[in-house]
Amino acid sequence: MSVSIKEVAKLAGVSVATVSNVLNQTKNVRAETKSKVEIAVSQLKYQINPLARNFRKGESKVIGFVVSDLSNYFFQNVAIGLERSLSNYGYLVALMDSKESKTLEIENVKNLLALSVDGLVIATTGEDCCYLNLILENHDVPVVFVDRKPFGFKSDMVLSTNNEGAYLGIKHLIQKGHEKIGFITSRNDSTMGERIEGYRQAYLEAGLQVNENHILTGDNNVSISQNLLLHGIAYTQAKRLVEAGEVTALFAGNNLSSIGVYNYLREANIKVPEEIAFLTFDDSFWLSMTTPSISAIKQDPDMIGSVAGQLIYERISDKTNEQPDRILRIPTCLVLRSSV
Amino acid sequence: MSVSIKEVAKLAGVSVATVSNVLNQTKNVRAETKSKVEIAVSQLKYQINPLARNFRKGESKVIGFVVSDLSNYFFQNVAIGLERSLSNYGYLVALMDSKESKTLEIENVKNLLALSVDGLVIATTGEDCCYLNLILENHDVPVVFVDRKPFGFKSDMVLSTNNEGAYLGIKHLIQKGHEKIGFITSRNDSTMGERIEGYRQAYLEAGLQVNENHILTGDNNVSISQNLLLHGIAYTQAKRLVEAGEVTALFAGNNLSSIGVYNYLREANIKVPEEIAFLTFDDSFWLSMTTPSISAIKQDPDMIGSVAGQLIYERISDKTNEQPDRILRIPTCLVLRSSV
DNA sequence: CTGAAAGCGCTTACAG
DNA sequence: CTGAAAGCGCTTACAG
Repeated sequence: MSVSIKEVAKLAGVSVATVSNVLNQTKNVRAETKSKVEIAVSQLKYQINPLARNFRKGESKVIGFVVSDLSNYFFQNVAIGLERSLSNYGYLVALMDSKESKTLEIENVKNLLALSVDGLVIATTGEDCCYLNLILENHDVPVVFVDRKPFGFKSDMVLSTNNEGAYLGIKHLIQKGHEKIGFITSRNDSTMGERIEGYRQAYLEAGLQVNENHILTGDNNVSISQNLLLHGIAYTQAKRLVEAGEVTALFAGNNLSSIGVYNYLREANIKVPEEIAFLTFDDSFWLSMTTPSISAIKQDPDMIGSVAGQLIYERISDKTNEQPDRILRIPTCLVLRSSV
Repeated sequence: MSVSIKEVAKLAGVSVATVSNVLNQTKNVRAETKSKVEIAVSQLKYQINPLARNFRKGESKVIGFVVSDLSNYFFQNVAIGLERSLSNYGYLVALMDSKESKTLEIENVKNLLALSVDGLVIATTGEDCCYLNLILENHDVPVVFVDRKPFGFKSDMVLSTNNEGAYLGIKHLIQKGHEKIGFITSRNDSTMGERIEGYRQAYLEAGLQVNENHILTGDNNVSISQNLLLHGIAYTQAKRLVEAGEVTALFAGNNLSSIGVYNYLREANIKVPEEIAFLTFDDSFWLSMTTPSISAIKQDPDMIGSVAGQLIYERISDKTNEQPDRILRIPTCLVLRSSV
């Protein structure tokens, strides 16, 4: 239906090889020949057939982004950064939502491979990613992990400075006079491990003893953001800690937990920050619209996505690249509002 | 590097045509022959080369989703529904963010076409979509519009029941005794036109006279959700209306406006709903976390996305389908909280 | 600097 | 029911 390179060659009176060479600037072509080709191209309104080229070059120009939970705004912003960065290089990003299900995640990776993506960016649902070794065995497809650190599979990763961020937040709470700070999170993975490490460091530095009962992690049986029970496990944890009079401040380990904690504080009519101070990891616009507005450790998901895009592009462009796997950390910072 | 259909044919002792036929179930193959092929396939761990197949069949199995503003959670949820629906049919969805820029939108469509998508779902930045006629001239690529109604280009659309939703909300306000309701929106397009129409209908039905000064639309010079000035035009509009003592209730025409209106009410320390009642079009989880929680006309962006996926799939599967363009409406409903 | 030709891995009339 | 063969539209050694 559409015009092919052959017809361009015929009209221009040259070979298809020459047409291809001017189109792709793969070889030097005499100016005169070149212009003949260009005229033919524009006369015929020729457009290269990307399907044929992809086939020939063995690439699809699409990168798959497998997201643990697409209804979580954190990952949505990662997607935004990823798309912007990759579109610079002429790549499309195809989204796959795993809805916090490992089974679906594996399914998604398989489907992406079956449609032959050139690379994979994964925010994994669970940390065990052994399955990838088998699935990727016969595929030369680079992988970059974002936000969550996998085990059982080697690849580049882009993560937040979880440790430093939490350290910063806890340190601030301590400076405000808090010595009993509850750390509440709905997950229990290496990311949370890093944040808890930051908590410990701040305590250590201040010469305070960590009370292990103040660190409450979830069971990893997480529901997706969209279906979030507004109370959930973080709600219960906050309630327990506060009612027992155990703490003077609450630190939510991630954005989902912050919702549960906030809802408890609000429903229990607790004065924030007077009675209980509140700080959360992961910023969002709604934190400035609550009463009181909520202070947060701000991550940069957009940057995480765009850096992941660069990494995957590097790996694709330079397949011989034998450089070891990298872990890149994207800075976090403290955004102060009224809850601390 | 990987094994091809030829090698399978050789090992099975049949022709490549036969292998292809059992793989795709395109023809009846004798059971015995079939099993020979299947054994060879599994022995060689053969996997079809999707690039070759796509090339041969003239399809890419990817649908482009061009989003006016990917940082707006409304469209993120459309993307979720779209991905789920299309992945059922074996299609990938590639995201492109237009950041409310028409130029970027056109760029995105071109890039998508240059990478040869099989279909286009568009949430357009501006209503004038004439440019598509030219760009799509030589492409047999079906288009479905979501959320915003274009002009200058004919295609299927999936929209919310804007008129009915606004009608429902305004009617509720009127029942609560409000007769002077401000309609505030940061945009001025056909979607807002439909919502304003609902406003008028509710007034008409109640035998009330519409005061045109109470309907304040934006200049369409919208910034993206992410960069949202928390005050913005809706903030100013709300302030004007309330300070003039013009209204007893405020209706925000979309989610971006609701942020501006809410921020004004909060900063001005206005008691909601006692002094001013507040209702917004478009629901979100944060509306239940403010004080007071905010009532909303709930749309179903996920459904909009998934229906759009079905429509585009239909158009792709049945190219001869000469059925006229459809406008599908997804229902909205009233979610009551404390602000009315 | 240019061209003739092979070939990427499939699918699909066509013939038998 | 099966196979031989053409061909999709490119890119890329290779030869000149």
